[in-house]
Amino acid sequence: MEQAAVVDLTAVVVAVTQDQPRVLVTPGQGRASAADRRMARAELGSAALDALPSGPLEHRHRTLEAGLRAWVEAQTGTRLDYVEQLYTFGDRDRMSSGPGRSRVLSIGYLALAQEAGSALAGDALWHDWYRYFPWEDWRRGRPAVLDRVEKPLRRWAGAGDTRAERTARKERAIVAFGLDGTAWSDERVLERYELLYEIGLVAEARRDGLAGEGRAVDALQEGQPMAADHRRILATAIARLRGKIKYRPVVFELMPAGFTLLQLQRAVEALAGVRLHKQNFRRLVEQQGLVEETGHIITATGGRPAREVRFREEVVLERLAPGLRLPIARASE
Amino acid sequence: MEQAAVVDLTAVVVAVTQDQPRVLVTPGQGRASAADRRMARAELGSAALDALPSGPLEHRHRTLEAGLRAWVEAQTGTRLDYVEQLYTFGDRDRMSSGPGRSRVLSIGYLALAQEAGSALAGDALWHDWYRYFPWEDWRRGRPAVLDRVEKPLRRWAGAGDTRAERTARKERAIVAFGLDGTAWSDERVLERYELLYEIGLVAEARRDGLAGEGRAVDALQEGQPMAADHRRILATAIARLRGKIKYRPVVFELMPAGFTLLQLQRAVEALAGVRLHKQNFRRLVEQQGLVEETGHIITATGGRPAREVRFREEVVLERLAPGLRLPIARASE
DNA sequence: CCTCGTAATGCTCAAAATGAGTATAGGAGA
DNA sequence: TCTCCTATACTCATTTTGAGCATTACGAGG
Repeated sequence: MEQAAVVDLTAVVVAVTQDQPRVLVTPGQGRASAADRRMARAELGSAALDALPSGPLEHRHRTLEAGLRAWVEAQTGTRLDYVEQLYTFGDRDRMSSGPGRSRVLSIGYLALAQEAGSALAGDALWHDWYRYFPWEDWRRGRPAVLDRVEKPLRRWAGAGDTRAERTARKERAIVAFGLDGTAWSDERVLERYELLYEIGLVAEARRDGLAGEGRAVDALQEGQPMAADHRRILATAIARLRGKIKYRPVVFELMPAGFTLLQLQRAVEALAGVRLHKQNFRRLVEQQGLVEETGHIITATGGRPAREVRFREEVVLERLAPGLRLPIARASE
Repeated sequence: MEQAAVVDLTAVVVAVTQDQPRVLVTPGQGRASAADRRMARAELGSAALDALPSGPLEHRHRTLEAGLRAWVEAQTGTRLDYVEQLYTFGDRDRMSSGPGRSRVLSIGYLALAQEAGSALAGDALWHDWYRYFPWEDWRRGRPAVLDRVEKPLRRWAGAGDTRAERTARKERAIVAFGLDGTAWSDERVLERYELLYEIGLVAEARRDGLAGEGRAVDALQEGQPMAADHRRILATAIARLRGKIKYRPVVFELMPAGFTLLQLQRAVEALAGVRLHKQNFRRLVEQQGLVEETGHIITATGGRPAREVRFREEVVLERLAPGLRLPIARASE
């Protein structure tokens, strides 16, 4: 009856360095499961697959989060500060191995860190996250990948069995990828990845068989794949973080003690994958009292020197308390 | 090494009826664990503890969500529509039984339903959720419970060992409960419950031993307790839902096909636990195109008849796509 | 020293979105 | 018919956005 499950803790550790969002990964080889190695051989040559730091929950771990921290530290030498649970994945067929084997549950976590000062252990390293999701970076305009993806997407939408099915698919494609003039939504990262997976446009779909649809897997394999369902977990993390920076001062976890407003803006842009209006951005940050001047002047800006600022710790108090701003009117929708 | 865990799926099924937010519960007796029964006898007389519908993940469940739906249907006769994963709890000591026993993971889910038309099976029934969280309902002003709670809260804050500890505690209490003029935040439901648990102001704390603090458990036992860690899961659900209604049109999942704007407002108020400004509320809903008139007139309003409206399904498309409103300026914080 | 290039900053302005009310309309019931 | 109780319509003063324009300052090249 009750089924014992093996629980895997997986961390998406994020940092922003040189205006690029990075994730902490370990080349998959060492920790790859049999399935991963099979995949590596069969479909992707013998290229190692990047993997997120992760490990099984053990009895010595008092809490899930403690277990996660322990694994990340052991595998990458990084001690985590900000940590937040993301989602628990547990489809019977998608990740666990053959029948009979007990189910694998993976609990994903998002951690925010700073690359500077992190002495990495072993083969762990930081990779730009857009390497895995090239279609998510709109900072220099619409990514070219989208042109390659659009046709298969529309083909899939039109291939539904019933009329209703076709409408639903088309709607899904349009909303997720902002087709036909619909606006691109930076937060739909997971939906986009899931859709590409279903259509067979990402390597993991081929590996997992994708028997469901029965359709031939497309030749296109966009973005670099990851071990196990790590790319899916990473997508979840990006989506969550992109949503969160909009209403909670979390970017600061990724910044050094002192920074300029442009540096802050670049960090947000890196995460959100879009460019922001400079003047309005600083007005927002300043008027909200999120930062205060340190008194220092940074001259290495390439232009006029900038004032150095730091995060105002007090806002955590001020801001999180008055959270009730909306109820008295906006609470609807 | 790897530890096999038993996974429990627990559902918080919410509905709003007669302006009250309800949760689907089953009197704990039947499904209570040994620990629950012990608690019931020892601390709470032989009163049965309400429990959320829940059951262990089994191999026949293809996905976690499918398992959840199956259990809810079996235990309450309710077929769920909107379902969303909340959080996975897995502290070694808090919920699982004695040492040696395998760990229990509980995955909480939030489901939105409508009480009308749900034919309940067995002993399942709908209860006002404020029965478990009396301090969360501010619709008729500041709840009286808060007066009783404030003193122990301050005593706890002042009882920290170090100065830093006392400051931290005080800050936590102030932010969570809106003391000293700080605004009350409707979304901090979980923080408030956890704090009361730590201080020993909720019955579950006494049951679980609360050895950590070593402090005498307070005599006050606010709100009705629930089986296992269900009250914590419910708190998580309320917090999530209160946050979500502010930026996603989810209230409609709780409304019948046709309704009046005041009914909608009352539903939101029931969930958020606060009163809203009527004119501004309707302006918001209308201007955002969330609803459209059905053409019917509802005369049973107790006053001037009201136009009946229904949710505009299209907004899911319109609204969720343009989600990118903020990036171009607001994306900071 | 003067001129660019590149940013940092300061300000302006019109268009929404908010927060708070005031005023009027229309049934049900006494 | 009068009264009570909402439903609806509108106003009005602020704030908050979205978009730009203009000015200021350093470093590098000439």
